[in-house]
Amino acid sequence: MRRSNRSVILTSIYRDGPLSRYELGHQTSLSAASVSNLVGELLDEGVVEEAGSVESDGGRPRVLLRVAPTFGYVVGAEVGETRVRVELFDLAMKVLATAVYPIETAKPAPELAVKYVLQGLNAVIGEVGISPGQVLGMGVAVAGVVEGPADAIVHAQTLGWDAVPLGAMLAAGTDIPIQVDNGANTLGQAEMWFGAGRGATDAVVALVGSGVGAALVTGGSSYRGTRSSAGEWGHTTIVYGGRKCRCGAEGCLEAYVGAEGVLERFQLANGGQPAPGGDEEAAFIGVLDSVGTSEVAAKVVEDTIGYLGAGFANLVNLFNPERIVLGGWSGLLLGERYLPQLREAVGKHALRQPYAQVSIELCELGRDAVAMGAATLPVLRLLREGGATPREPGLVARAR
Amino acid sequence: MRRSNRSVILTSIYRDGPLSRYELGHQTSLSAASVSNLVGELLDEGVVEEAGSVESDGGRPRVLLRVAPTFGYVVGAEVGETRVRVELFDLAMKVLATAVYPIETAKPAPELAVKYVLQGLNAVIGEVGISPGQVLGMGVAVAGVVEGPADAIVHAQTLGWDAVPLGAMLAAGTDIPIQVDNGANTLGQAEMWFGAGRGATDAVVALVGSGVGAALVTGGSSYRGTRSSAGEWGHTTIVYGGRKCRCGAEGCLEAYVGAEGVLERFQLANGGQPAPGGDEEAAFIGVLDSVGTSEVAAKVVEDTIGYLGAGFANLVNLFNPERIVLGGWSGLLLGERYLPQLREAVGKHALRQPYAQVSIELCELGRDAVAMGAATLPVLRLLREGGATPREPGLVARAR
DNA sequence: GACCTAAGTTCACGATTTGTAGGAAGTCCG
DNA sequence: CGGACTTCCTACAAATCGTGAACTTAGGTC
Repeated sequence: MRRSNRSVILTSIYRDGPLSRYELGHQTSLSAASVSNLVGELLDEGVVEEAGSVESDGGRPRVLLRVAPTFGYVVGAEVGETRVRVELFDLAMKVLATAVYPIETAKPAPELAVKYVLQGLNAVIGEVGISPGQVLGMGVAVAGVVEGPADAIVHAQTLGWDAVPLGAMLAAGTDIPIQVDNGANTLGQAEMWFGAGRGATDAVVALVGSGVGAALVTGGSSYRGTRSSAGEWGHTTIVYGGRKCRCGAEGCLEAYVGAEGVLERFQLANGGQPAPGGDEEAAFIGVLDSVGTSEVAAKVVEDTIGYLGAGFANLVNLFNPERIVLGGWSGLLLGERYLPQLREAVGKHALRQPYAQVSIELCELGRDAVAMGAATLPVLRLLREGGATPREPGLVARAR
Repeated sequence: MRRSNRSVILTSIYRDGPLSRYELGHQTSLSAASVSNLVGELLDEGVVEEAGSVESDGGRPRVLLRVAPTFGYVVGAEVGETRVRVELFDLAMKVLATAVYPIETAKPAPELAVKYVLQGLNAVIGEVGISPGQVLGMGVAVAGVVEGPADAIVHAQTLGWDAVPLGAMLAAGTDIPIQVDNGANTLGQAEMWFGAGRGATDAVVALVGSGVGAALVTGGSSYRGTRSSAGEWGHTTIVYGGRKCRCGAEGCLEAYVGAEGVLERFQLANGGQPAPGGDEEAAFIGVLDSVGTSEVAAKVVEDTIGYLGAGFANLVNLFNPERIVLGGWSGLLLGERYLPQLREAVGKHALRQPYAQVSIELCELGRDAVAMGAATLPVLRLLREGGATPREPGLVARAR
């Protein structure tokens, strides 16, 4: 009731930049009196602060309001295959401190990841010198399926994790509230709030890297399905009976447009000769750069765009989104060079009607946005709850 | 505010069968006092009525409440390629009258469809002898993309309609409120409320007939996308570079599992010899029945199940639904015979995690449920508005 | 310095929800 | 047959919350 309206106002102030009370009234269709009331409360609590004023032809100037960037802090962590990255942000999402821990082993034990995340949490808080009580929460992004927000059971093929209760494990080591989510979803969230997805309510953020995934955004919030494993776009069949995918099935999109799949296809077309380059990324760039000189490379890249276009078209036809945002490291490399061709390929496979309504863009935030997206999880909760639920400044991270 | 609570209570009563005030309090998490208040209002207005009582061990018996079936009536219309079907229901969704008008021409003019729908509306109301003012509204299902609920611009390839403002055209001929929606969506709605989808909140109702489509249900209500053309599952690419589809693209699912596509594939595999049988349906049944004797038929059907399984798997991976319901005339014919094989085929293409969480079922309502689903549109509005918005008994259908 | 415009605030009112207590409708047991 | 008991439903007062109208504040203009 009242909380709901607080939430609406706070969200409006946060999402639509500095606003005056007057504009707030219009945006939220609440009466000026209510706005004044609730804003007064939020000001008293310190969540919101005044930020200059704007002349308004002739009359009293409007006082602008914004969410106080230092009202609280949020932490975002990314648990990837090769590293754990922890970042501290203020509420304006400015990075204040970063801690990175490389992971050398191929299939790291969950305990190691937990240790690094907690260590990083301690480190970034210590570096900036804020009190733990000021940290509203920590979001943790992990490359796998995350079941339910309760214990956050994680299934991650690439990490070798099966039913790891990551949320519970982390919560046991700190008093700071923990939220765990899929990395694709958090990156999607970051792009929707601060990147190429701004303003859209129905969108898909497609991530093409070594693997392929997507975050589905419906009605402004990300869609998770029954048990939060929605968005596995990479393992939709696009060539029935086609190439074997690492998921075990045949003809998955990932086997054709994921970087690994592209390099394998190149090697196959190149008479068994792999693409030169130290790591996967170098090799992928090598293929892209040799398009002008190598017919094999040209064909492989052209096909990749075709497959990707068909994959996008499937999203367009099924979801009728207003925007599709392409990200992921190899997706961006492709998109930077071939966006027009990609759009054309989508048009070839999509229905005219929904195709005319979708715009296809590139991610604007870098790869590190995964952690930032994770950090938006506690922010989202702050907005949803319409302000802070006070928390005793407790334990940052228990020694393990 | 109050209306919202009325809506919650009314919806609960409608969806969860006869309920006592006591149970309502629990379900809606409203106080007993509020429930009593609002139920009193609803009883006074006649939307809700008492329906017997149930002993409650020892104490005062609970009085059951239900939505009064004769509080109002709703009409559902189906505009198909070969017929216009109009049905009148009471609020318990019992059919009270039916009117069917065959369409002989291949691409009927929109005006003809409008004429039949209005004529049917008149006919069913006249047959039962109720006052037009008692009709809460008419839902119209049409085989095509319906844009926006305002004017309801219809794009229907199969009917040859391009940007037909069907909603506005119908509204001009009657004072009864009109709602237009896609036929796949309305059938999906019917199955979700009264058929195989009962109880599920995230589901997909897949329709396989001559063409192929799907209704996506997310969080209990059907998902429409930016401009209500979501759910075009039939035109997702499943065989990259494969068979030409009537939509113009290549390798669409519809070209493989739609009845038309199946028959074409049979003819191709049969050395150009088409399947015997007068119309499409007879021919399709013919193919199914000859599986035991004809190797060609066996292969075609087996492949069809495979393609359909992959198409289902795509839905499973992307949406993580809790249920998939297969309907449509040819889909049902296939499903009745090969549901276990289909489930197995889905398992081959889907990820283990989401596959384990989905159940695959057959539609329980017949093909005529399209009109019934359309009739749920006004019911849905009644529930959303928490009761009746009184309307002067006006014009049923103006002469044209 | 008076007047004008527009923004923000205060206050009383109406609408609603919610505890709480009491009434109603049965069963059970002597 | 009737009192005690259980359970469901409702009436009343108290508290909460949003809204409209009047009022105050802040700056510009002549």
